[in-house]
This record gives sequence, structure tokens and C-alpha cells, in this order.
Amino acid sequence: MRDFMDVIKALADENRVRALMALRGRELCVCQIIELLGLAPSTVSRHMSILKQARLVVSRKQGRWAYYRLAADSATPDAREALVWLQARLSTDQVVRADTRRLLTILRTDPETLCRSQCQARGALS
Amino acid sequence: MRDFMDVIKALADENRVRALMALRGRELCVCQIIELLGLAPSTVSRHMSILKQARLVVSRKQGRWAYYRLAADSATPDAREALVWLQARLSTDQVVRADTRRLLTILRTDPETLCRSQCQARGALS
DNA sequence: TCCTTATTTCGCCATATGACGAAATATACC
DNA sequence: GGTATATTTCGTCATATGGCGAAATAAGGA
Repeated sequence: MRDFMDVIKALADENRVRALMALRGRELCVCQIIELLGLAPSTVSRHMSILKQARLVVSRKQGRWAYYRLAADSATPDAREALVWLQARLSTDQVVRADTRRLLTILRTDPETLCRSQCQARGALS
Repeated sequence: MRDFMDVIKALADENRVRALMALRGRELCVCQIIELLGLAPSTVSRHMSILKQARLVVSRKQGRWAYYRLAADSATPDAREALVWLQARLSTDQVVRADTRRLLTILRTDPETLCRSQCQARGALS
């Protein structure tokens, strides 16, 4: 029950669900998820750690960048089935479709440039 | 997405999940769910209304009693699949098994007696 | 070593959620 | 109609959650 509830609670936030859907079939750098969701880096980092704790994603650190991808082997049965369900139900969802389109643009920019522009944008606010 | 999130959020509470599992294959009176979960009537009523809004259960009023059961035809695809998943994942869960056992005892008492004893128990506290 | 920068952790705030009891509602029974 | 009672609604409270910015951490490059 505990594992199951951890998975369900991890899914109980639209931004986390959008992040999971964005990770379908590809790995994403944190800055790319930040760009997609339009949230503060600290917020996205927290969301990803919740997904990780529920065994829905795994992370990998390469140089300064952290990459997340959907958990496969390391996912618990609960997590694995949740991911299957998510994809079955939401692949055709409007929000997810829009994210998928926007992701194409985001992926065209390399992480280096993306992070730089995010830092500048934050600097411009203060 | 909205429907999907409604379903997920409805599942994101252990007491609601326990209530859904208790409703497998049978209809239950509110007082029976109150007895099972050990929560205040108002709390259980609120939980059931959240499950109802997510289309996971339907209710029926007969006399003074309100009965809830799992939604079948009236469930959205999201809700229906969630129920299937729940049962697949949690049928062997320890908490659910314990509830199932306790439910057998509860079902042996008729609702009338059950409600009366609940009223008395609440009266005894004040 | 020092500097830059991507990410995470922490502290704080606003809102959401789940709990209860009291009051309102609905329905049977006299 | 009036009373008893099962359930729901409402008000309140404590805690959980999600958001941000600032500071800490980690890792590459000068």
C-alpha cells in the first residue's frame, strides 16, 4: 500500500504528470523540463525528486547537467504499470500534445544556450 | 487531462482507496464505511462525494440509508481503468486484506444496529 | 586554485487537504 | 404534524503541498 500510495501521490500533480509525459521515449535535461513547465528551477528539482522517490524516473548526472528518464528495470511494478496507464490515457491529451510540440522547439536549442537564457531571464527580473 | 487529474487526486488518499477496495463486488451503506475506516461520518461523507465527483462510485438512497457502489457504466474511461488497476495492484495488499476480514464482521451486523451503536459511541464522548 | 554555472536544498509563504463537531437536511415512523 | 435518525453541509483547525528566492553544492574550465 505504501509504495502504491507513493506512486499515486507522485502522479497527483499536473506538472509532474506533464514532466512524465515529456519523458516518453527520451531523456531530458532539467533545464529543458524547466523551460517546458515554466517553473522555477528549485520547484522543478523538487518535482523530479518526488518522481524519483516514487521510482517513476531515474536520473543520471553528466558534467554540470542532470538528465532524467522514465524508470524501466528499476521501477517497481506499481510504478511501471502507472507509466503504462499514463501513456495509454494521456497520449492524445491536448495539454500533452501542446507540450510535445513545444518540446520539439526546446530540443532544437542545446542545453548550454537554454540554461544561459534562463539565467539571464531570472537576472532581468531583479 | 482534467478528468484524469480528478481521478488521480481522488485516489491520492489512503482512506478513499480503502473505501474503493471495500466496495469490490458489493454495495455498502455509509455507516458501514464509517465503521470500517473509523472516521467521523462527516469525513466519510466528504470522501465519498469526492469519489463520486471523480465518477469512481455511484450512490443510491434508500430510506434513511445511502448506499455506494463502484461505478460501472457511468464511469468515464479514466475512472474505469483506474478501478481495474486498483484491484489488480491492491487485492493482495495487507491493509486491504485486513479490511476485507473486518468487513465480514461488519456485514454481519445490520445497518440499523450499526448506526445506533455509532450514535451511542459519539454520545459517550461528550 | 578560483570562477562560472547547473542543480539541489532550505526557509518561507499562500493555498489545498483532511480531520472534527455543530447545524442543516432528508426520510421513516408515530 | 412532530420526533427520531442517517447523511450531508458548513465552519474551523492543523497539517500537507506547491510555489519562489537565497544559499549551498557539485562539476567543468580558466
